[in-house]
Amino acid sequence: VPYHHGNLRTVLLEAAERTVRERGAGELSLRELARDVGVSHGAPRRHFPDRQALLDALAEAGFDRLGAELRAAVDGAGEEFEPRLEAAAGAYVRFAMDDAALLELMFAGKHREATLATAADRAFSVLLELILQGQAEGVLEPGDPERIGLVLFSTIQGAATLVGGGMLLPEQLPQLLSDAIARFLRGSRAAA
Amino acid sequence: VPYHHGNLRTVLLEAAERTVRERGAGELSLRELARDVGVSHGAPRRHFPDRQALLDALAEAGFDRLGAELRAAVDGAGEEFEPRLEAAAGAYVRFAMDDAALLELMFAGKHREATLATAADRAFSVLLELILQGQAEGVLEPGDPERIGLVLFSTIQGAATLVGGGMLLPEQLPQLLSDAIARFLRGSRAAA
DNA sequence: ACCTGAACACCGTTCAAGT
DNA sequence: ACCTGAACACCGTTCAAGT
Repeated sequence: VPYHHGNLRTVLLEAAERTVRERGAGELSLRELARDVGVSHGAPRRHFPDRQALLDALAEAGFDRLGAELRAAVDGAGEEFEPRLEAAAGAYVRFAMDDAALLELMFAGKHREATLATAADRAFSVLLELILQGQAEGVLEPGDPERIGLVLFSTIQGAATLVGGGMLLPEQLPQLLSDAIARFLRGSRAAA
Repeated sequence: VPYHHGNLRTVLLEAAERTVRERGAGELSLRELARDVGVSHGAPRRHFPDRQALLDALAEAGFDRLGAELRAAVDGAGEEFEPRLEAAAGAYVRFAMDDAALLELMFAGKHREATLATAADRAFSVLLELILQGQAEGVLEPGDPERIGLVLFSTIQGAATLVGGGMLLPEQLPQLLSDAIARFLRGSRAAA
């Protein structure tokens, strides 16, 4: 019996993430998941008390992965502020395109776990550090970095939503993003 | 027999919109809807071939209403560009807070009807006209108005998503919005 | 044209029972 | 501690039959 090792939780999450990517969160069925993984339909209950708990765990794992990809992109883009900012935006958009349904789930208004908000904060801490760097270099105006970063972050998230909803073609995304970043920097310089 | 008047479709949509507002699109059940409305569970099928068709119709009605509210807000804000822009943003945010689940549904990545995209275009035509006014008055830089408006619109939509997902408190929304608009205008003046 | 009601296959959730 | 399998109430969808 292969799942008496305490890894059923992990196996379920992996299978669930695949289903969400391929068919969306609405199509995710606990019973089908249990079948795919080769376990009885009651087994997932030990690890996820109900369907929403599994979705919450998926969203949390999504934030962890998104945070890691953002950090990797920023770290790989050298020392200068602007290339790092562009790399972060690019990584975000890449995530949004590869995992549109997961991103939708991450920002869905149905969560209960407070741990999710902290997972999101952890993921976006990279962006906050980036704003701090921009302020230290005088490229961004002084003030609450969270407040300043929120404007740009909202734009990026909105762009992702528009593409996810089919209101914007994926091909239009790079232009929108560079427009948004250019405008963000322009507006900052005008105020600094 | 009250529903032989051809209005079952309308009655279903109204009841469905109430359910979505109160409990979210995921909780919407065709059978429960039919019960509430006093009709057999097979009856909705005449008007909506399946559940997704009902959701699509709800989203389309949502765009129509959003468009009307945007237009009313802009029309009621006088002749000047900036107050009109602020009124539009305010109306959008009001819609996002009153009908968070509906907005989520409207931008969900699960639609099939091409008519939905045109309904969205219709709703956002108000914003496009607003950009044209800003360009005519020299407050916004020249260029493709759709491209220019997209940046601001993405920001507003992103802010709505963040609030809907619980990542941003509703109280923080007005400040974020005025920041976004101020920055948008600042960036435009710098380029004009 | 529009609605009813039985039928089918599928769910999420609960819970006693097994190992 | 972890999983099984029966049970319950609920779905969406289909379709012959009624008016």
